[in-house]
Amino acid sequence: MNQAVTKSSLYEHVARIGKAISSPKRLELIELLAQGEKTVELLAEQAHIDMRLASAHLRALREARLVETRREGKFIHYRLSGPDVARLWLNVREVAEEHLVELRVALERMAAAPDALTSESRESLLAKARSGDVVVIDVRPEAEYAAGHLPHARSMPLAELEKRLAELPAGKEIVAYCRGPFCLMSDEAVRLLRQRGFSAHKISDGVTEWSANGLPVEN
Amino acid sequence: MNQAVTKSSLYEHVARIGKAISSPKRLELIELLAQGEKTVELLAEQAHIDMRLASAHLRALREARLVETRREGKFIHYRLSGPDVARLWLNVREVAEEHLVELRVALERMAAAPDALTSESRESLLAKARSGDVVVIDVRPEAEYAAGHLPHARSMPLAELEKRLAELPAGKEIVAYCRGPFCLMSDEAVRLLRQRGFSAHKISDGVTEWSANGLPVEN
DNA sequence: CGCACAATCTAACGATTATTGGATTGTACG
DNA sequence: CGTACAATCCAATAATCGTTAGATTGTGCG
Repeated sequence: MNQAVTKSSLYEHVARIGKAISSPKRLELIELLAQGEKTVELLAEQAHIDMRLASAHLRALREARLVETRREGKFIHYRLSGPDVARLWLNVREVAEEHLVELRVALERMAAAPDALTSESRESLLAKARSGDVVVIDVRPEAEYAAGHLPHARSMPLAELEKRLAELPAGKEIVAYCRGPFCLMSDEAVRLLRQRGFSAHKISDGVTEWSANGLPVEN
Repeated sequence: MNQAVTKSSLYEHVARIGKAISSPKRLELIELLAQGEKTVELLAEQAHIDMRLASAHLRALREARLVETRREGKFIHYRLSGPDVARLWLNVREVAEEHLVELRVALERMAAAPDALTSESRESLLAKARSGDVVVIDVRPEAEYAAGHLPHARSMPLAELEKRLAELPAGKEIVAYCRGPFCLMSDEAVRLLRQRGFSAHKISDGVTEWSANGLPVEN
């Protein structure tokens, strides 16, 4: 019996990770943290939840060792405890997309169909971005761009996009990206750009997806 | 607000997968199913739980679309709904091993230190197995061997090992494997073999780990 | 048909979890 | 020192989950 008890304790430890990612809010927090270190306040705002609730969920994530903290004056900055945590989030999301029809349906209803990104098309996008053939814009908040972004991308936060349209070349194809397939900021950006006569489309990749597919990230 | 509601539904769907893997028993069932299709009865026995409890957990897994069923007479055979499910289990376990010290400690106390398997040592083990330089034995139940096993491995279930010692060459190095790092059957086998004068050691890889590292599997 | 048996379903409980509101801690700053 | 504010802590509630036991379904077989 002693062996059975300790053996099951192995699974119990792994289940701690499972429990941590069993809540939609915590998954959203993980995705936000995959964009870079953030304070509790900012996380609460971006996830549209109360700061105390955010704190409680972050506590759960910290107890599962998925996140770490750093104090800076009055603020406590949270970050993922490693790149493997972001890849786990990706992995769970991919399994969900593969097996849960409801998720695929919900995604189709909410977001415009993005450019499918195979590894070759990622490479070719990278080449076109390098040569200036297309303009890649990162529509996330500037802090997230600073924490890491696609090569040759320029920061153009959704909130400022309308005011800064003049900075974009009129003739060229514009490619927008944000936090990933669940993030609607790139959709919003493309909608606005097309309205103003630009030729624009989005890709579903965020920095995490891009990097998990072996492509380089700048910062 | 409508958008916020539907957006959070995306995370809710992913969280269904998280919930499914948030229970130690369900993780154990997934690992067992990663060895091949099994009936509820067999799963209950191998996980040391009541059949009704196993059925309840399998229901949860089925509702998360992680497993599928097939009826054959009185028996219902469960199987993982794809190889990505086994890789998810691996991924979660790896994250847990990386970040939870308690898990590493528990593992060290229960299991003998296995041969560390880098990709090169996997390749070299494969070569030595092919040339007959070592004898690789699969100590899992025979049905699991039949569902898929390491190349050039021979089936030698732990339960029969003692009776069948004569089949093993006395001089050669014997390498034992079972279901993976959480499985203690290979430890047991190595202990017995050494007691009887064989030169034996184990590897931590099971078929899932082997295959996830890009190496071929036979059946 | 009726028995045997794999598997599921239903009901119930105790334990855990998500969420909320209020109180508290810790740091910066005047 | 005392105020401001980020963040956590501390109950308390409702909801969900794990587990057990008993009843039921579905299939094969004599």
